[in-house]
Amino acid sequence: MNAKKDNTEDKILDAAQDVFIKKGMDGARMQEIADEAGINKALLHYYFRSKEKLFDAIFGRLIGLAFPRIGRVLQEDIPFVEKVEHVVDTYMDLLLKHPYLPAFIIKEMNRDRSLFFKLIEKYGFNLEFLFAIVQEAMDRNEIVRMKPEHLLVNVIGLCVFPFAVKPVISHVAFDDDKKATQAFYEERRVEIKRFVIRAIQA
Amino acid sequence: MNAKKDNTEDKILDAAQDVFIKKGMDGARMQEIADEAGINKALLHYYFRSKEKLFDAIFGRLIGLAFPRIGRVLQEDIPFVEKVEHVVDTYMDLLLKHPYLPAFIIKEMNRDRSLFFKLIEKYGFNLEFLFAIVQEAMDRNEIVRMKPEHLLVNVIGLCVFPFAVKPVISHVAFDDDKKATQAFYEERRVEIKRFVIRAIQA
DNA sequence: AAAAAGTTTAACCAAATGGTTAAAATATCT
DNA sequence: AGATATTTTAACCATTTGGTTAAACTTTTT
Repeated sequence: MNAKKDNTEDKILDAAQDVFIKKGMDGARMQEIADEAGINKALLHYYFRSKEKLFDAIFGRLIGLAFPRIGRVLQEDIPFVEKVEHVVDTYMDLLLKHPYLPAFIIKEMNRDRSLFFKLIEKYGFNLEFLFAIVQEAMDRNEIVRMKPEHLLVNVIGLCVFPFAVKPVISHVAFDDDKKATQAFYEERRVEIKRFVIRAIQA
Repeated sequence: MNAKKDNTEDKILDAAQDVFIKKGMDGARMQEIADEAGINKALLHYYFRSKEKLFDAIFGRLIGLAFPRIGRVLQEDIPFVEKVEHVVDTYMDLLLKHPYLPAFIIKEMNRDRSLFFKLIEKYGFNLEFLFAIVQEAMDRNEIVRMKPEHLLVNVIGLCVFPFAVKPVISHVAFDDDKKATQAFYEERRVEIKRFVIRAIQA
């Protein structure tokens, strides 16, 4: 029935995602998105009335990707350290698959906070629940005492930061050698776990 | 002699910095910069021939700020752990004073890598020297063994990341409470030190 | 004081850009 | 097949935007 429609809409979404990720909302051009999708500008506006609406669709999509559910893992009845390992794995899997996400989200969240806030509200991560789990682990003397906010930011930061600054790392540390850079990013999975566990183990 | 000239040029640079930081190269408008500087567009082009040239001036300025010299500290004859503390202090001082730097630089380095690379070349940080110091500390069994690249990225990331994603942290964790947010960022100085030292101490 | 150099302004311009329109082509329904 | 709804296109439009021009005003030099 609407095989063609879906097809065109998907082509548009894919093209828009590519362009928006590369250029950001401000740098992206509707013409470029149309070209990349193999259609013309009017058709673009037929499917998505405005650049803003199209961008919102893409941004929503990517935000959905970027905030994985870590609730499940944390509820399991396993040592806290294993939970941390699991969270790191979840994030590293995601980031190795979508290395452009951090820079894109940082860029756009600073451009239009209200849109960003509106989008993440849907994924309402329950911080209290998360912090309670950290608290329990501290009370059980599994890990050293520290504010859960800092632990969370540290773990996420250790995973995400290197992707946000990939150009510097790749250029300065590995002379733009793709293989070496890739190896570094894959190493980080185990490296981060070791680092965090040493830092928090009681 | 040229007090007025310097004055206008400075006004332009300050205004341009504000606008570029808030909107980025793509989002910034020459008219807005002119307005913010209290002059008109033609005068802007009289001082800086093009938007690109003006942006380059600002970007260069900010890159200069963002890559502090940490060589001095590392050369001192103090325990490695103290060197790390010193580096963290240096970065946190900088970031608390210029919290917008990380997001801005991440945005622009991803927009135009070649410009970014050209600019950082001037500050040619000597990675080999830096890594050698880490290696020595490991050989002296002051710290656990790990690739210096990871240690460097970890320490910088722990400092920089929270500033790059300040909108999320402020909104999600502190409900946009400015005081609480500020307190969190100030706490991180000691928090990061404790975290890193526990992670690397032999 | 007159010339020269530097500074500032208002008006203007061409190109780019997001968006519209109306008609043609294609698919769907009866 | 014919009417109807959907999809696609080319041509067009208004606005925004970076940048220019030519003239006026100030400051410095001689």
